[in-house]
Amino acid sequence: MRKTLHSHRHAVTGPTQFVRTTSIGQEGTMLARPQSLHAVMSNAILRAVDTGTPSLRDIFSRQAMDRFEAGSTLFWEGDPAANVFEVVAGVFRIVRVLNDGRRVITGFIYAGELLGASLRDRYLYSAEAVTQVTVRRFGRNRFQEEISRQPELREQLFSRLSDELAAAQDQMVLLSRKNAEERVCNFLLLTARRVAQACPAMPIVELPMTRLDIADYLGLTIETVSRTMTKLTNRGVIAAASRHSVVIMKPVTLASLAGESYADPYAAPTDILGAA
Amino acid sequence: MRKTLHSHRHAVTGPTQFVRTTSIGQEGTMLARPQSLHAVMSNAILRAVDTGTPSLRDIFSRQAMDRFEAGSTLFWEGDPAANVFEVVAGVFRIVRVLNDGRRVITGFIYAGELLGASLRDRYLYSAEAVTQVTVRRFGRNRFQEEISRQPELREQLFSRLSDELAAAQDQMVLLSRKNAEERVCNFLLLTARRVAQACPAMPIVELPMTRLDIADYLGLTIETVSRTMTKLTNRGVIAAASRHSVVIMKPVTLASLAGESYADPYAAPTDILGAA
DNA sequence: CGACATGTTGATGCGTCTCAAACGCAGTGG
DNA sequence: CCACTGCGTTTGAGACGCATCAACATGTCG
Repeated sequence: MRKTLHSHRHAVTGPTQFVRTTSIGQEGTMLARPQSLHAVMSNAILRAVDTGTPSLRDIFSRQAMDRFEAGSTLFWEGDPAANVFEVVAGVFRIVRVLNDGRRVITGFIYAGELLGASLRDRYLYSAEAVTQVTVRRFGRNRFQEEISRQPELREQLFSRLSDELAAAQDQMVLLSRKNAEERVCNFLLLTARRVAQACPAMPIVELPMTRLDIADYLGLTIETVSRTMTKLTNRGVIAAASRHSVVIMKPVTLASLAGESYADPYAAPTDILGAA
Repeated sequence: MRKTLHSHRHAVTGPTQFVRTTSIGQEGTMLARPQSLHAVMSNAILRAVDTGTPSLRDIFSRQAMDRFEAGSTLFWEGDPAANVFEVVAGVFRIVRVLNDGRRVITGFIYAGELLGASLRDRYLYSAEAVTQVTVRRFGRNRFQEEISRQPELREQLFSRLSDELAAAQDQMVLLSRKNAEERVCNFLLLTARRVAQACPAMPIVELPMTRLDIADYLGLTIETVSRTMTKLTNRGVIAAASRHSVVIMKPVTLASLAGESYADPYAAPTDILGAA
């Protein structure tokens, strides 16, 4: 007999709807499809910002690319951590599930970011594709060797881990003390900054994930997420561009509603989205 | 006009009651008191588990020890991250504060653990002494040099960061989807495992922090924490040994009430406290 | 002893969850 | 072309867990 606060009404009931065609994250052969145009472009953009010093991305650049459909699982919580992945294109969700089925999404992983780089023996979470995704795989041992061999890479990996830790702390603050409106605003704001494909004046934010994903990320229900976004729309803070993208009409208002702490490591003060 | 869900009734109103005698975390001279017996013993115990390979603790072992009273702040959120600390004795709380005063404790740091090791330019949080504490300080640059020079230390630091990340994820799950009872049980269980000074049969858990600290850590109010613990006491799951320590009467029940996920990295299956 | 901080217990209110129904949209097949 | 279906989303009404407000108990320190 379990809680009343959060039921598992929306809980996953087992292995999700996708078909696990390859023994992902294990030894099995992985699909190596021809690179999609999107993937190639994404990668070109990513590489363009390199400064000349060796980058973490360089050690992935020779690896074959694997593509997976939306909904497929790259690896499961508890699996032996055999690989490190670089996301070339698409978005992943990081999922953890309680023993009675309650689902928590602890983060979303975008193109250019790493998956499974914390280098523990087993994955701490499942990684599921929100969209169609393209990844590069790197064996854990080889990855570790590269890291220990090249100080610059080590530096970068450290930096990423620190970023991840900082993000985790922010999320704890959000889940611990923020109300529904602040959570949703915070999510929209960070997502907008993250993809940063927006024009500064009136940014369009793509939200590839479902409301359920957002809810499980923000510690709310889909109904509350939906209601909150409707309220924000009615107040003119945001506007629905399509089902999976919104326009931020009042970035400053949104930021103040997000109720950020004083020292926000994600703040971009020069950007309009970073204005208080 | 701000939220109703969580007021800042218990919020800190400014620099806390302690007196900041030294410019902690900056360049100022730090207090170097004679080592307390407790501190020496703690350290001896910690060193005893070393295997002969160089340990992270070794590089701290030559540093002078600094002592601070309960309530004092080692460094503040947003301060330049000038130092890395090893906690020799006592307990710290990691504090973040929202712009309207709502307080969040993202973790507690016990003897033998590191503070400020994430190596970002600025501290992401304040570190406040819960009890009287003893620390060893290490300059950030020197620390970083040592790390990059010695592969074993690097390994250990990585491992600690990964542990911290894992703990952060667990906490996100807790804050996101667990009810008051599960939160409190989870906290008691992890604290019991952490200090592990308990006799397995009927472990006594020391809780040096106040109810407010616990509440701000668990995303609850002091009243709810108090009520929950009373309820657990009435059911015979725990018993109050003193105001700041409880006896776990039914470890198995407590563990099941904690509602842990399948793959719990903190589970200690061989220990009675780890039994499902 | 009084002043104060911390912790407990009780009564009430509010924000979000829960349950339920309807809507919009895409895909399918007649 | 349009019913039909399935899924994600929206909207509404009511329930419930925890926050809030308040009073009191306990412990500490002067």
